[in-house]
Amino acid sequence: MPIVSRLDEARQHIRRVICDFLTQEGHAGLEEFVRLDVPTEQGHGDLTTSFALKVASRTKMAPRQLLDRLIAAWPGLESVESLEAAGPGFLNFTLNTAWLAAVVPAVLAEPETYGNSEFGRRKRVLLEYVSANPTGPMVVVSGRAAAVGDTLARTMAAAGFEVKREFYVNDAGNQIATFGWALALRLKQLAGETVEWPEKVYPGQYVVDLAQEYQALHPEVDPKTLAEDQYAELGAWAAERMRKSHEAVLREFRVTFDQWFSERSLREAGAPEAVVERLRQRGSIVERDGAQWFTSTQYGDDKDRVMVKSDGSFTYFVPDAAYHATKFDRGFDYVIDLLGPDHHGYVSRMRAVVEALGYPPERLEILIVQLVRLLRGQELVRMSKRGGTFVALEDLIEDAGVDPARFFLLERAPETPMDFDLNLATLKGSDNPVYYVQYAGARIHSILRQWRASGDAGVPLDVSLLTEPEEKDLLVLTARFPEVVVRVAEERAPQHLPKFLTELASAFHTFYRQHRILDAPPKVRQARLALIEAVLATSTRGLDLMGISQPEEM
RNA sequence: GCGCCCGUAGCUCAGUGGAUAGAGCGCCUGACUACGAAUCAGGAGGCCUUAGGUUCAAAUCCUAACGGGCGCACCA
Repeated sequence: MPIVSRLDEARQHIRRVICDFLTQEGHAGLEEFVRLDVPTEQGHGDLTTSFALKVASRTKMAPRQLLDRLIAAWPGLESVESLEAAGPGFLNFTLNTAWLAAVVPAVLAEPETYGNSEFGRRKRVLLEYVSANPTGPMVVVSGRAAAVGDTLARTMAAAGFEVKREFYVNDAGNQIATFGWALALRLKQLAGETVEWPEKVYPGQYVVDLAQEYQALHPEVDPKTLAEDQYAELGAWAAERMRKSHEAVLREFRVTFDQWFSERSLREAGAPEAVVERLRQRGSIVERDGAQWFTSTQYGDDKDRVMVKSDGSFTYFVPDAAYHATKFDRGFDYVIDLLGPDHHGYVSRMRAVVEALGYPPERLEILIVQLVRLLRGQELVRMSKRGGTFVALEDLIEDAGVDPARFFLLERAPETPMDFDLNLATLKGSDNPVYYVQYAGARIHSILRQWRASGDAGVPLDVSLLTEPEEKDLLVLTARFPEVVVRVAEERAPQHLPKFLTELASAFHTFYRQHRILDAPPKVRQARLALIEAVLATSTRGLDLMGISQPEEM
């Protein structure tokens, strides 16, 4: 793996020394046990390893004894100031602060791209997320998938992957006809007709708005004459209208896509027929009870799945299968789907069809983004598009603001179900940690502004003057950022970003309270200004990966 | 009944097989005549749901209970 950060560089120096030592001691082949971790606690150095404990059973040597030999033979490294055995067999390293401080000029050389790496080796990734049905407004739950998907896309791109983002639009099939039906009924109501409302037709108020819009655009259409054979066409109009509104709301939420992939376009191109035919040729289709079944149980699914119903129409699964076939045909190395928990029953059949079509199933990665449960006080707010009750993402953005909403949604691991109270206190109030992070940045902006206004020409930069413990904490964190980016990308775990940024902001606030910057002697001032500028660049970049702004004043 | 996710501080949640399990909020005590107090320093608060197992070492891995959520259609 290529070196991604200054901290990682130290890690690899140390690792090489330890591996060489083990080889000299006659214990070659234990490299996999030599891992350098960032300790969870203060007082355990800057990097720590427990390799001595892990290899004890193979080397037949007590961990502490092995470490004593290693320390005696330690060659000295520029990056390492000191090392110490501790506990039952840990080895803790304190890094050389001056060596670490080289991260500052490195960040300042390219502040906009700090954190980027070639970890992903330009592998091509297709991320599909949100893909909400265009039969109603975007709800809060989709906002979570949007925030997670967008942040993964940004972060994976920073980590050196070639990322494409797609939203799959279910703009065909029964639900669109049903949607058209709802629109027709609303049009009839607007025309003064009394209509009976069937249970399965979307009752939401937004359909009335659509009806009024439609009426204005098409005054020539007489609602009273609308009949069932026109529902599909009405539905298509309404679905495209909703899709555009999804696009607008998501753009406001700072979420964009490279492509809005239309199910209808797949159907028009005959892709569903083609995919069924391909499965048939591979012997994965059988006829039973007048329907055509995909024998997905051969590929680990719990039951076979109907592809072509006995009335000759496709199940919704067929276009989805065809869509996934296009993903692989387009040559992506990784195909990642973010799905809601209501689709988890769908994972094994999707995997099955990918395998049955002859694609490597391990390249399909399905992440389940869990629910956001909305509470009003103690009471659970039930959300149902069909039932007509929901909270729109639009309202959330308006009430809370994009920055607080995104930070909140990204703080939790995607697979953790989360609750939040609709009074939004924790979301938009000043206790939202997003302000803590942004405030640190605003403070730095303020200091830099004052320095620039002072007209001070400055002195040559010497970062070796950064020797205070609070300065070192900032250096270590700044040096670590690129591997945080890698970790988020690799584990598909966006929550590490807000966690890291909170830690960085905390370290800055502590430093700021403890030490003077502008009032320090010129050389120290110069070094500290460079340090905080690097911290600001790091924090701003981290927020940017989360789609969150860094205000210069607040 | 079967499957997936989750049970960690009062609340919302982090936690990479490692050391004394962390953060934010809330609660208590302190700190601005100094670059922004949306801040800082400190404190209280834990049987990591339970019971077994693997391991030198388990919140983490395995098994089984229990509790919560969500799925389980020739619906999408």
